[in-house]
Amino acid sequence: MSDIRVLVVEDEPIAAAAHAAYIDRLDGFTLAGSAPDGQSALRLLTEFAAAGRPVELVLLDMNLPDLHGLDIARRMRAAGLFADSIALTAVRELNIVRSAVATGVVQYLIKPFTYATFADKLASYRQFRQQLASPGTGVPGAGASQSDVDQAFASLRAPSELPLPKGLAVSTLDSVQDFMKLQTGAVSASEVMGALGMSRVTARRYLEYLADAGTVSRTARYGAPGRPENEYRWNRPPS
Amino acid sequence: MSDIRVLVVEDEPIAAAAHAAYIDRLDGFTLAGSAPDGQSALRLLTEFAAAGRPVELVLLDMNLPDLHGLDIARRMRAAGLFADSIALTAVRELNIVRSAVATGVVQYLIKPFTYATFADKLASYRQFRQQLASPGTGVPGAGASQSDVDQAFASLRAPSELPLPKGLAVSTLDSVQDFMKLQTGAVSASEVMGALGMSRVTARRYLEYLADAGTVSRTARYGAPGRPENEYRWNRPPS
DNA sequence: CCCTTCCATGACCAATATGAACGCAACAGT
DNA sequence: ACTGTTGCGTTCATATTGGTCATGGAAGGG
Repeated sequence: MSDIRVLVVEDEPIAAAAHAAYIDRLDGFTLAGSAPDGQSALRLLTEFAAAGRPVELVLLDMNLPDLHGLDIARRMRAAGLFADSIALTAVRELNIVRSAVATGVVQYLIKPFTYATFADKLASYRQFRQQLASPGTGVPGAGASQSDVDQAFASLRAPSELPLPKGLAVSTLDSVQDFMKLQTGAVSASEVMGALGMSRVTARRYLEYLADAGTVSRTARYGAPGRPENEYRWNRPPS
Repeated sequence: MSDIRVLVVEDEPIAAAAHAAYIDRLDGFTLAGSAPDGQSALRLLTEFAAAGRPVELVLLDMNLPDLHGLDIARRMRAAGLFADSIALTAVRELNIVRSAVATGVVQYLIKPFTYATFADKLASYRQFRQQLASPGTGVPGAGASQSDVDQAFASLRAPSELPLPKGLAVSTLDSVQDFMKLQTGAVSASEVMGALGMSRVTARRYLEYLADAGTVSRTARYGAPGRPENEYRWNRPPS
């Protein structure tokens, strides 16, 4: 099977380049193009389709200068473009998730995400495609059975089981991330300890992991007696 | 949460009546209307939306006298109608499945299907909605985390019906479910072990299955030395 | 009556938050 | 400038649970 042709729609040049580089590193995917706003995205999609080499998957940022990501998805459908989309967004509102699903978004990635998360979601999608390409145990020539379809859907929405470094637990990491997202300013490890009811060592270990992953930034806090305290700040994605 | 308003689109009168009867029998769903072809389906959807009581879910037959189901879905998007759809079809072609997913079909039912299959798919969808309505384990007010979204997508996945995973028995699962429903707060695997007189391994296995299925939520309990203990909480449907 | 299949169990190893102890860097006096 | 104080960073052993594997017993089919 040939590679899945992907279009990156992202207004931040740095993020767009990063996503494009990610795509290149993944087996089974080919970068078809890149668009900084909704209008050019739709134009590119139409051109590729007209050229007989349609884009099959769109990495769709929700916050764009001219159109909302949902609008782009809607116009794609209206124009008869049947590309799947994966939403990349900082918007955490769940009602948007639902609308996105209704317009054919197959995956939903909340920024900032690690490369591992990104690769995992794309791998799920590729597996979904493979399931549809070669139905498994059914009678030959009978088409797809209900269980074939179920299995394909299952691989599409399978929860990610990403390997985390030794000593870290997924649920704890979620707690820390949720707390950090709430904070507008910077917080210290001790404050996380107090707020989440965990020990200082644990809080600091997870904050340190998030800092290494680039999810939070780390600075030193001076002015008080004692060793300078590290403070951590959630990296709010642009716009 | 009020019931989910459902529109049945089906040209066969007998099948349409059967589906409508199914909907009535299910908790959490209300029949909003029924349409025998694509044009009237779109008209009904528009009317309901204009009346401020939009249809939230469409049971969409693919083979209709005037329009194909995919066309209906496409026109719905073009008209700005954000109802989810479940495809009901005898068409077994997998490429149609993919196009259906791209246009926002959340489930795909191949005719003929049993009432159990039908109920299972709708229950999955209801759970998906519920997950989005009340993000579970995070800090209150934190919005959705990636894992919240993942879990919601996972509920949309198929497999609660046929393949109860190897090693699980229905009777034991019922016992655990009954016990969990009675608990107001969170319980640990050890507490379930003591209360039901089963081994810790067994209790944990069933709780874990319920957590994966989204029926119970799982959080970690901090504060004491030792590995953190998982506690499980029954997800009460917000009636 | 025997054989197969399936599930609960107990025992083992692995995993992970905690508390204490130690070290380090900046502030504040002398 | 030097030294003491202070508070956090860092490391390590410990406690306690999670996860897995092979075993035993019960239920069902031949």
